[in-house]
Order: sequence, then C-alpha cells, then structure tokens
Amino acid sequence: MLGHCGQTAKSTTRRPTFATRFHNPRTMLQVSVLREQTDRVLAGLAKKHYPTGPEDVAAVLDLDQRRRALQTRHDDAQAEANDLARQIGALMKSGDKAGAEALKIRTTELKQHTKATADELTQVEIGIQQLLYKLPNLPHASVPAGRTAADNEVVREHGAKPDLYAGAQPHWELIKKYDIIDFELGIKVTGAGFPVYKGQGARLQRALINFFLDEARAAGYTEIQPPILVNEASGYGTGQLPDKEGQMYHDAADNLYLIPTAEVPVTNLYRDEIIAVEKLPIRNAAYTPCFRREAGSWGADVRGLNRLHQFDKIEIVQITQPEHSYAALDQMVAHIESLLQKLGLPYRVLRLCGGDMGFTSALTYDLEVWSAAQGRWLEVSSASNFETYQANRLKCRYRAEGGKTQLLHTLNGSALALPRIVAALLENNQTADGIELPEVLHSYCGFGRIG
RNA sequence: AGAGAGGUGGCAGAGUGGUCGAAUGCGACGGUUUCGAAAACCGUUAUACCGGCAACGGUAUCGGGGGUUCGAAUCCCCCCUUCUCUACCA
Repeated sequence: MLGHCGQTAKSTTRRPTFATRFHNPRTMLQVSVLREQTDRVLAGLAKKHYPTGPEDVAAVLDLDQRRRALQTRHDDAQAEANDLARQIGALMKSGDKAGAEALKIRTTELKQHTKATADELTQVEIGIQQLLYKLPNLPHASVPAGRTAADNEVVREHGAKPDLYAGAQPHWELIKKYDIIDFELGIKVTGAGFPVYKGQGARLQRALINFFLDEARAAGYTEIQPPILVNEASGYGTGQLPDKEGQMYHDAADNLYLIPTAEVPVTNLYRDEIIAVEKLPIRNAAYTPCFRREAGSWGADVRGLNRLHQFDKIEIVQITQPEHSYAALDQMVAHIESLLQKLGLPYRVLRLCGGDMGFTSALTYDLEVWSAAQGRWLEVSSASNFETYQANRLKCRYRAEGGKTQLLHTLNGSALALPRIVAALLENNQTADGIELPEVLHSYCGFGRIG
C-alpha cells in the first residue's frame, strides 16, 4: 500500500539541495527565448562554440512541453482536492460524519495521484534547469566570430609605448630592488600568491584604491562596501556556482565563499528585487580584496604580480533597463579608459570573440595595458554586458509600462584591478634614479617617486 | 556562545486547524465632489506558474525546507534570521 509513504520520509538533517530550495527553475537563458527565438539561440550558441546546442535546445523544449502539461494536470487535481476538502469541512460542521468519510476516500486517492504528478513535475523542472545551466549566454551581434584570443578584435589603441633605459628590469625585480612587495614573506605567512606590500608599496596600494574610488564617485557611481564572504545562493545568483566552484575559496564550516570579485556581493544586493524605475540605472562601485584559487594555472606568464590568489580590485556595476544597457557599457569602458589615461599607461581595447568571451556574457571588452619590461599586454579590466542572463537567475526586475515586471540588464567591469596596474606603473616609469609615479597619484601617495 | 521571545501583504498589525491570499489601520493609485486643494466617500492596490486571443479562471506562496491532516498562516521537525538578557569582543 502507498498509505505508509510518510514513514519513508528521509532524514531532514541534510541541507536541502539547491533544486529543492528553489523549486521554480531559476534559469539563465529564458525558456521563452528558446521557444520563441530558436534560430537565434542556435546561431548564438554556435558562435560561442557550444558543441551540443541543437540537442540541448530540443531537449529543453521537449521537457518544457511536458512540464506545462504536468502543471495543468497537477493544478486541476489540486483544484478538485481543495474543493473536496471544503465539502468535507461543511459536512463535518453539519454533523454528517458518514458523508465526510465517503468523500475522504476520493480525496485520499486523489492525493496519491497529485503526489506522483508533483514528483514528476519536480524531476522535469530539475532536468530543464540542469540543461539551462549548461547553456552559455548568447553573444551580441557585434561579437566577432572566432575561437581564441588571437581572434579578438582590437577596437582601439591609445598612448605610446615607452622606450626604457638600458638597465630596465621587469617588475618582479623592481619590487625587490625597492623592497616594496615581498613574496617570500607572503609564502611564510600564507602561501604562494599572497604578496606582502611594504612601505611605499603598501601606500601605493592605498593610493590607487582611493584614486579609483574617487574617480568612480565623480562618474556617478555610489560607493558600496560589501561583505567579502558570500553564501551559496549568491554564488548561484551571479553564476560562479555551480560551474566555477573550484575557483573560489570555500569555508566549509559555515558554507561561505570568499569572493573572487566584488561583482558577486554587489550584484546580489539586487537579487529577488523589483526595482522602482526612478532608481534606475543602478550604478555602484566597490573596493574589495579578491580571492582566486587559480587552480591549474602555472607558467611564465604568471610571474610576479601577473597572477595572484589575493589581490585588490575596484569593481563598477550597473543595472539598467534593457534599452539602455549598451550605452551603459560604452560609458563604463569610457570611464575605465579615462583612468588609464590619467595614469599615463598605454592601453588597447579589445572586443572579445565568441570563443574567448565568458560563459555568462553577451559582449565583453577587455582593456590591456602595455607592460614595457615584459614586452606584452596585460589584461587589467574586463567590462561586460550580461543582458538578462544574470538577472534571470537573480530575479532582478523592474515594472515596465503597463505594470508588467521585466528582467533588467546587469553589467560590470573592473575599474581597476591593482596588481597589473602596479606592474605596468613600475616597469613603464622606471629610471636610473627610481620610479617616477604619474602626477595624479602624488597627492594620494604622499610621494612622487619610489626609490 | 547560553537562555527566552519573535519573523504575516509597501508599512503597521489581527489571526492558534476549514468558508483565510489573509481583518483593520496607514500609505499609494484611480474616481466622485471642488474654481482648485484639503476633508469626506467609492473603488483598486503582491509574486510566480498553468489554461485562454482576451475578459477571466486555476494552482502555489504568511522567513526557508520537510512532515502530520480530507484540509495548515495556525500543529510537529530542521535551518535561516531579528530582538531581550547573560557571556565575550573591536
């Protein structure tokens, strides 16, 4: 008999899984988009070099059809059960015990059916969700075709590469020479990739942070100081979970993650919110330390400050109405460029190709500065428009004309990440007598030259 | 960290097994009235999903999850969180 099913209930000491906590599918691409613009979706997935687009989209559409049929069936059964329950209540009240018992037979039977339908519905929803989690965002029309970094489009280049004097050195030598950043001490205290900034090195960090924050505020961004540990729901909200789990440091005791970027806590501020139109666009800037395990990253390119487990970054985040998001992206890039110009660093702006851009992005510009002693470009910022991809997970909406809620667009960019900026500042501005810092930093640092 | 009390709609705040998606008040919006405004009066005022061209109908949601029951805001279990007292600390 099925009547004993209550006793087989599993122990409830286990944390509920993501799927049970968020019963409704929190999708990334919207099913409605897959359904209504199938061709566009398939073309977009192909441009991103997603291998199994046609199969996965067909599978989602198939499951979605089943989901809707099940939902209808389930709702109808529930409606009948609710109606019977009301009748039983009325019969009980009027003293007709026998009549009530008669109806209970039907309602008990109905319950078994609805339970089966509900379980199936949950399975189908989980299936849809798992497939959607696999699908990357669709690229914007302007994204160049291509597979690797070599296919990225150079949008523009600014500033002249400096000619270094004969004794010029890469930054990992300069930091030792002037004793401003100490990797050995970091290794002793923590491990590789956790540098210790000392004296003028520490003051330069603080100067850059203040400079970037002040510039962001002047450009209309509200400063936020968020937590640097986040919970699991936030990790899912911005898409670090489930796919990039291994890249974040995790505190198992409390199930919290150290943030890899301020994007995570700041964007999640707006999770499950319906934002009033008057408050749009949201413009936030936040300084935080960032933590990345960088599992599996080695090689010559990661020497010195090029790649760290802990570093400082100022992040800018915007949330806009869909029709304004690309103007906002241009504005963000312009702001980042203005920072690089004020610091006097030669840079270039890249539009990433379909194969090189991030999973969640619709359009990404990378900004790279010229590292004179290393003789190569270093990525110091990445600015992206996620359109509704993140907002769909976040349930971040506004009320459009006519009272309907509609997903917003989310964007973010680094403005800026410190280590590679420091590397370029040290290398590009070195002289025989020391390192001449750009004018704009003098008052922030309290000095104009290192050495 | 220990003890106790709470978490209900935009806000305040009722509701301790049925007719409760939820009284009442405030706020907001629309209307009547007015030369205009205030006041008064009338009405509207959550989100998501399913069906429907639509009108509309159905389902779910009272911090989150699970359970008991024909039926749960209400009873039971777990988790989160707020307040008070104690302990501790910056």
